[in-house]
Amino acid sequence: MAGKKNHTKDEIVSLAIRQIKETGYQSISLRRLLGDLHLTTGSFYKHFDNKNDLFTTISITLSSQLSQHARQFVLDAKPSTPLASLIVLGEFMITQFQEQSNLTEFLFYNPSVLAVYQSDQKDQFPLLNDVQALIQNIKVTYHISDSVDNLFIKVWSFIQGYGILIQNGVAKYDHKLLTNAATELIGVEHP
Amino acid sequence: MAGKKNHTKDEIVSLAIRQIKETGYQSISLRRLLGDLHLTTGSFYKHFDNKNDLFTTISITLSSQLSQHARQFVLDAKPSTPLASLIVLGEFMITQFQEQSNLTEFLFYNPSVLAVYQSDQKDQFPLLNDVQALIQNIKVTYHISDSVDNLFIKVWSFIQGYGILIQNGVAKYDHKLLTNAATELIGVEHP
DNA sequence: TGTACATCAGTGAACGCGCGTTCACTGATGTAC
DNA sequence: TGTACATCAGTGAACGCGCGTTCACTGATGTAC
Repeated sequence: MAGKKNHTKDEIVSLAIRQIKETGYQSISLRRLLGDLHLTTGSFYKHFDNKNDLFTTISITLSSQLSQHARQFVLDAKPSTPLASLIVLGEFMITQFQEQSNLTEFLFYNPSVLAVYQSDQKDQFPLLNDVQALIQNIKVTYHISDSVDNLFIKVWSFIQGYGILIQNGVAKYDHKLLTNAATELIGVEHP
Repeated sequence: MAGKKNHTKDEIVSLAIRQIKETGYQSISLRRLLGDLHLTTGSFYKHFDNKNDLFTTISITLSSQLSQHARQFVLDAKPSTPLASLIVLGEFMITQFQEQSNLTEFLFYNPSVLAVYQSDQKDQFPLLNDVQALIQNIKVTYHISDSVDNLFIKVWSFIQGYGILIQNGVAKYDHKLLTNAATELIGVEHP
């Protein structure tokens, strides 16, 4: 019955995620969160050390969900080349920034998560590993001389920055622009 | 004596900027801010409508300062081509993200400022206009077919994203990488 | 089968704190006559 | 020159609120004998 044992803990996590999605992580209040589950704040501390512990737990859950969605999205698009895969993945990320701005903000910028980022638990962020692997694949396929690290930084910088511009209403999503930018940064003509 | 009339207001603004620089805008407290100036919170409301009004005022001051610094930085570098100017400007921005992360975070992401961004007061952000003008110059000089808007979005996305990766400790500043990316996104070989 | 005990999620009240904002009032300064 | 008045930055106390965290206690459940 390991599934039932942490029933409450799971409920706290999933409601917190729903509330972050709706109003942003800055506005999460333990009182309101627990109250909505008809629990008192005291019981929260039977499941988590503190609020930061909850946020760390959530970030691990979210990053796993995100990478699963990303993989599925790429599979569904049936891209025919590694570069096409990368572009589809970029499209997915931009869509996330646009439609789940509170979740992506939490996942990429909240302090509890940034600590995980910089620690040795980088494998908690499988999406980044996927992108790295994809870029390695591209490098080999097209005989790119740039290092994987440099390619990754260039591509990821653009995607993240573009996502932010869209999120802030400065730019609109333009598939051609994304394709051009990715192709240019990688240094291959799009087949 | 228009200069002396708003002495206190100016002091509030400049101390607030200093405190944002040190601890981030999220931690600005009117009580502490006014207390540090040996004033009571009541007097604050003789100069500002509310906290949001202060933040908007600060953002206008900061964006004007930032664009002045940027212009000076580009002038000092004595770039010989429009593309070189853009790269120097990019370098300046990355440096800002790195060394003034609290200020850039405030200026690019705090809600009070985002309202200004999206309003018709875009000229409050002279830096963005400078970049637009520079890109227009590049487009004409090198006969680029891409639109100014698209070039701007590609370049600015990359710069902002790269700045964030550096800020988060995911990447280190690499001048060559910046130059390569800018050149590739614009679509010109660096002379 | 029945009893004593341990476990532990959940309670509910309190602690101590900080927040933005309001408001009647003070007192120095400048203006009008 | 002297007096009455208006202006207005600054005071200080209060309002009403929400926050994360702690802790002695409850009571249902499972376990051991």
